Amino acid sequence: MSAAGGAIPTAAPAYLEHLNDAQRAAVMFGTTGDAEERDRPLLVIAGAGSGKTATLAHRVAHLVAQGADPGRILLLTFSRRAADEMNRRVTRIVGQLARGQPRLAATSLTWSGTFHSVGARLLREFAGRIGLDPGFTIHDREDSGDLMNLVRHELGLSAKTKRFPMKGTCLAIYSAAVNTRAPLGELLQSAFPWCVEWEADLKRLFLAYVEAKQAQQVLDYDDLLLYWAQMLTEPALAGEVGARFSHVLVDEYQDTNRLQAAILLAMKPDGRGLTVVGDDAQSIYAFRGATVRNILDFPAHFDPPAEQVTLDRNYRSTQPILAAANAVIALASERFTKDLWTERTAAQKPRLVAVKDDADQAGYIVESVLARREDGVKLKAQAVLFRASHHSARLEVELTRRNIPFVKFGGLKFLEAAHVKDVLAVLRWAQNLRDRVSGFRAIQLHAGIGPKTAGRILDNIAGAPAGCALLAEQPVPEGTRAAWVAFAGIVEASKTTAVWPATFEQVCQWYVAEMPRLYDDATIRAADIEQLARIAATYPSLERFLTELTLDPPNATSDEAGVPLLDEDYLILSTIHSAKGQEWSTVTLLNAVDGCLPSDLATGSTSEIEEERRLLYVAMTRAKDQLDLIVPQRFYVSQQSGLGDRHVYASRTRFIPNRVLENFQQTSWPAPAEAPRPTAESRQIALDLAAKMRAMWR
DNA sequence: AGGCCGTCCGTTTTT
DNA sequence: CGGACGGCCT
Repeated sequence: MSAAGGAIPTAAPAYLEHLNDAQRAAVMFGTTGDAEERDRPLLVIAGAGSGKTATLAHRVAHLVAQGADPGRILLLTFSRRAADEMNRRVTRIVGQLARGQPRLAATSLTWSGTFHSVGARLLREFAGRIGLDPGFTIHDREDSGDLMNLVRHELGLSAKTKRFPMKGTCLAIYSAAVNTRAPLGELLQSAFPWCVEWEADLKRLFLAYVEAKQAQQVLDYDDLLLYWAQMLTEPALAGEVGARFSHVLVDEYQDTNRLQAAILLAMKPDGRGLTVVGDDAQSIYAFRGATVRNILDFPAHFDPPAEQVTLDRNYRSTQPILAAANAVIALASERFTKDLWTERTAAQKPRLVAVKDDADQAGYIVESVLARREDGVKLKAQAVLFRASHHSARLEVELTRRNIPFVKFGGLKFLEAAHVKDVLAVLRWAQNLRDRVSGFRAIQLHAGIGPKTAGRILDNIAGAPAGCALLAEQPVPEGTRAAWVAFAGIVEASKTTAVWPATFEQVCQWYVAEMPRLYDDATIRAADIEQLARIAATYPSLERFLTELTLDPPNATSDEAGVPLLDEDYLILSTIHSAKGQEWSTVTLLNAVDGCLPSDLATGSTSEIEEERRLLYVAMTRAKDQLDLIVPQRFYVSQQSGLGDRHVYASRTRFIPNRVLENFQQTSWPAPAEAPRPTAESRQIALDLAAKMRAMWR
């Protein structure tokens, strides 16, 4: 296009023609040769289903087409899945432009991923310059909890006469303090008021926790952001890291926290080359420290302020679904931006389906899912969403019973299974012998070795100069000597000679042999280990495997071990949080009742309630063609404190009050039974039969 | 070291 | 009600 005329394109290039005006403006902002524009950052407010991913992908592709080096573009996404999707699209769009331009032919983004994974990568690279061991281990939340617990005991905090907060609470406080950058005292006042009296001890605990992590060369999730941010407070390093990236684009900006915003601003202080995309109406991660202020305050951070483009045309849902979603979000106490509109007309309003209880809820779903499948809607195009993972328990049983395959996203993780953790502990320990949490677990897998021996071994290793500890010579009871030496050989070999994934296979082989002693159901669990082996084989090295598995765990479980084959059809079950960014032809929301949505654990403050309202909005806007909200009149509460009833009578969620009911069609299931109409004929037959019955005994 | 018993806790969403 | 953890016993 540019070849023939040679003119600066004032009109959009052909590959952007199918975008709408707002999308095109977002894609092209700062690339049209206007110098003043080029220096300004960009904020895109992208409503649900407004083609956000396409717009972002086109912007990246457009930047590349305009000459940007794809290796110098940083794309920060919320999940790995989103990063992969974006990469795929960018490659495809650029591929179409590549004819005659070999520079573009094999474009692939080298720097795309979550804040955490990009942080891990940068930290390994810069480790030497910030006093960090490049072989550091990354702890997931359970590991971090274990370490916190260890430290908590060492400080004697568990033995206090008055109950000290438990490890999970301690970690939650620590994490919130780091991510919101709030002083501990203030944080305790506002979010953990029952722990205020422990402020001094908590401070002591957190210091010891940080020291322990450092001694063991271990980073937790928060550290990946914290070290990154701290690294950038050194102006020389900030300049160097910032200069690496000509463009930084951030997706789902409404769900970033203050620490992430600080990282961004430290890399791009003047905002040049910075694009953030998000939707304040879909902010649902405040519990993780995210703050909607990041996106709201973004424009004013810069001088001149960031350009703002709003995408409010929805391409996903039918008009009645959108009308209902708009009506729900319109009741939010703080109204931020926009109403979505669409040209997809349809007659069917979203349905509010009243059912008797949990069992009927499952029954209704099975029936309607199968009916739609008969009409040609694949199971994969149908999703069932819920607020909390356990809400789908009853449905899962029913689906299994009826042989309907499903995959569940969110909730329990594959990695939390004890046997999977065992194998990972061995591998992590092999990679980093100073990691006490992993070592403690790995060492005790041996019969005859318990906490005492394990602790002694770990002390010896911690005391030895780095890399000099001889595993085979560690003091173990005589009876376990031979087994221990063999194990030590495997661990040493993993560190030095073995080639990935042979490392994994060796460890696996050893572990599978030990399993019958450790677990009664060893054979079932062995299947998971095989699954893990399959995953392991897809990574290039032990380090990459461990890092990426921790930062990006497989988050789906299905009714059968292992992920179903790709060509199989299966129903989608997902928490609303895990449904973010996705869409399905039909969406069914479970338990649209007060107590579930909003969760009765999240009604403490108005901001919590507002977040629950946005959750409902997110759930509703996932639907393309059909949306059912189920309202069980009675639901089962498994863990009601005190002597409360096990059944609770529920009412429709407060987020759908009477005044917005007109946007819904109210039905119930099963359909009210038709009144029995005894006709003369039917009575006749009954009499006949009765007579026959009597005749049998005559 | 490992098993057993009693207590007390908390209870959602996830990188 | 169930799971985790701590403490006690063998």
